[in-house]
Amino acid sequence: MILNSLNPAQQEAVRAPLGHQLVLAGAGSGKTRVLTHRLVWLVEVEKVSPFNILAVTFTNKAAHEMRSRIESLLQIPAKTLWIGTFHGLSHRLLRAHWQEAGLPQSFQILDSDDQYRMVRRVILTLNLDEDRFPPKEAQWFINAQKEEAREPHQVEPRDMNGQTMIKIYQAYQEACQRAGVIDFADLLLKTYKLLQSNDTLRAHYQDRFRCLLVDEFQDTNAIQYAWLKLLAGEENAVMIVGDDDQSIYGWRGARIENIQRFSKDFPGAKIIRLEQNYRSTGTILKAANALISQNSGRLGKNLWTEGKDGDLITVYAGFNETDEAFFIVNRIRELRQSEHSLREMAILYRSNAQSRVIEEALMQFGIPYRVYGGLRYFDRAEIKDALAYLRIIANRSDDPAFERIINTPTRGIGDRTLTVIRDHAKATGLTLWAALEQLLQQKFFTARTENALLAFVNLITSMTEKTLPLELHKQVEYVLFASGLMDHYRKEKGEKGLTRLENLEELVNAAHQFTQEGVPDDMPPIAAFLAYAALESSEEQAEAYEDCVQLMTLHSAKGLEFPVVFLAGCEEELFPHYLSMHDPKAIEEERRLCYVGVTRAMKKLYMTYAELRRMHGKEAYHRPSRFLHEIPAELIHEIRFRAKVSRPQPIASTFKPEAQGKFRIGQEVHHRIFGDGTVIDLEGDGDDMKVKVRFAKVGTKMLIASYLSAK
DNA sequence: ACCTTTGGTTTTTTT
DNA sequence: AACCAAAGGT
Repeated sequence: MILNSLNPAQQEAVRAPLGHQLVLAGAGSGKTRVLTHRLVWLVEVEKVSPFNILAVTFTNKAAHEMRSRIESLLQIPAKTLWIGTFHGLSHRLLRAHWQEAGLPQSFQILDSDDQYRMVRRVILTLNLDEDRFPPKEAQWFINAQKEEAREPHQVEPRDMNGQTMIKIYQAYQEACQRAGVIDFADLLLKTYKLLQSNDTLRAHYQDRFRCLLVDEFQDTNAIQYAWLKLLAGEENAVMIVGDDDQSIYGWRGARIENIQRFSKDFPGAKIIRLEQNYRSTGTILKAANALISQNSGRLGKNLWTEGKDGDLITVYAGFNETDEAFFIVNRIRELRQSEHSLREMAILYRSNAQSRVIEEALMQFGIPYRVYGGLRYFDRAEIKDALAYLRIIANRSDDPAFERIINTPTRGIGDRTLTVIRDHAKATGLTLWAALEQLLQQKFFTARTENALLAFVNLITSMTEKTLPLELHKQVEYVLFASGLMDHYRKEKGEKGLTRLENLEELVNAAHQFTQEGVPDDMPPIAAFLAYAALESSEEQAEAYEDCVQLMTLHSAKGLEFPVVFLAGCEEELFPHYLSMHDPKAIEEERRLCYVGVTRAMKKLYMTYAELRRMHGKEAYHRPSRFLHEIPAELIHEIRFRAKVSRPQPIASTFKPEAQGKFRIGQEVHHRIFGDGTVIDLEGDGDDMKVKVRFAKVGTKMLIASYLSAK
């Protein structure tokens, strides 16, 4: 095995004894190299069977990359290795032990969109006001509870609202159970509970996975940590790799503290720091180090390089966002002339909305570009429609799928009919499909409705029969036509309909490809394909041949590197984002995000900002980002083509006057018809003034002030 | 069933 | 501004 390609710290990590290891891997320090070499070391030197190794990552992309790198390093096929995401591995365990986990064999996975619909449905079924209990919040609540491994009965209610939230959570869980579906958080939670409560299984898997490796550990949340601890047991060796300075997913539950906790919970854990950077110039690293040193509570790390200092960091002060975009485009044109191809350059930004102006400028100069992110293939409406048919074929109980396709394409089953079915399902505790069948048997509907419903039932029944003997891609194809989805979208005019048709056709290809790459043989093909769609809807890869500038958010840039990086929109309110401005913890996360951005650059780094920017339809002046000031001035070369525009001192955030006329927010008021309520917002002033009031009885209304009286 | 209007938002993204 | 979802109208 070749170790001489590794530096001393990397070697130390790779050759570490079989115990707990915490590898703090700075940006560009060869983290993935260490991880893969460690795995190979375990197999070839420590003689651990690949069968006894579990490697966990966060994204499918990372899992695939690790697998392919290992395959090229290792002589034995890596097939026997368990490499995957937390969710993917959990899924595998649940499929293998569906009975023990109390799931139907054909259980399906709900994505967040499905989950939202399901939560909303539940709220309406409970006769709750969706304005008072917005589905989004309930969904957030449920996921947060699950991330803490709390089932409905384990949640401590804080207040009346909390009580209701728990009720929603409870009812949602029951609805999922009935429908035979589980959401993403459930994959982890159910696996955790299964291993926790089932001694035999836990012992089996603890015995099996002697070595555990976890990548991007700073992104783990509470349940993932608990999951890992359970599998590790007392005996097994755990190596985690992470970088507390690159933790940028706190907002979705990632616990940076897990890294610190690790040393306590896993006794004897040794810390190995990878600080030598092979990516960036000295200047860029100095800037990154200076920036991140402003954060508190770090584990501490200082990146260094043997390479040259390189160019200074260019900071450009644009007049407005268009000016900023043109500066970037001009630089790209120059760099393209001299030393860099387009694919070597990336434009990074804080929020997606920023891409538009930049795209327009790129287009004007005919520079090819590619925007990463956006709607993923399997998230598109037409694809989800098609998949919903497959889901119903595989599992009649799948209520979310039922709701989605009962009238898509339209077949004369309206809201009224659907409500009847829902009510009946609620009253009897049946699934929607079962409720429908029962109602049909009882001759409940008018002839016309009955025909429409019978047509639907027959369609699904015949689809199920007809697709049974077919190969997966033929099944998909059959469903697309038999369901009428193809015709439905063919009628949709304009380019949109055409794209949708193409997407649907592509689904047949995707299914075909899926079969050829080998369906896991312990699952029926449709179920396997659906799980793949929900869990591994990998974004389409950019064609490697295409030479274009890369546009993406800072978040999606994590893990990537580019010779030239433009970091656009370095202004207060935008970066750091105004929603993070009032929380020091959030500011630190923004700073880490900036750190991630800066350390993406190999040779040249440009940071740009606009003095005047149009945001949410309003023009606003912003100060340059604090992060720019945190980079030592001697590392920066500032360009400003325009004289500094004189401007008023910026006003911090959106200021709403306490009182306007006789009403203020929070005031108790009375209305002749609607009764008593509380003022929650004010708009306009004088005679035009409108007041938004939340009434005790009738909900929220916007009213002309003169119809209200103070209480 | 399809259209228009209104209102309410507006970070970041994976699974 | 621009987008989306829901409500209301035809």
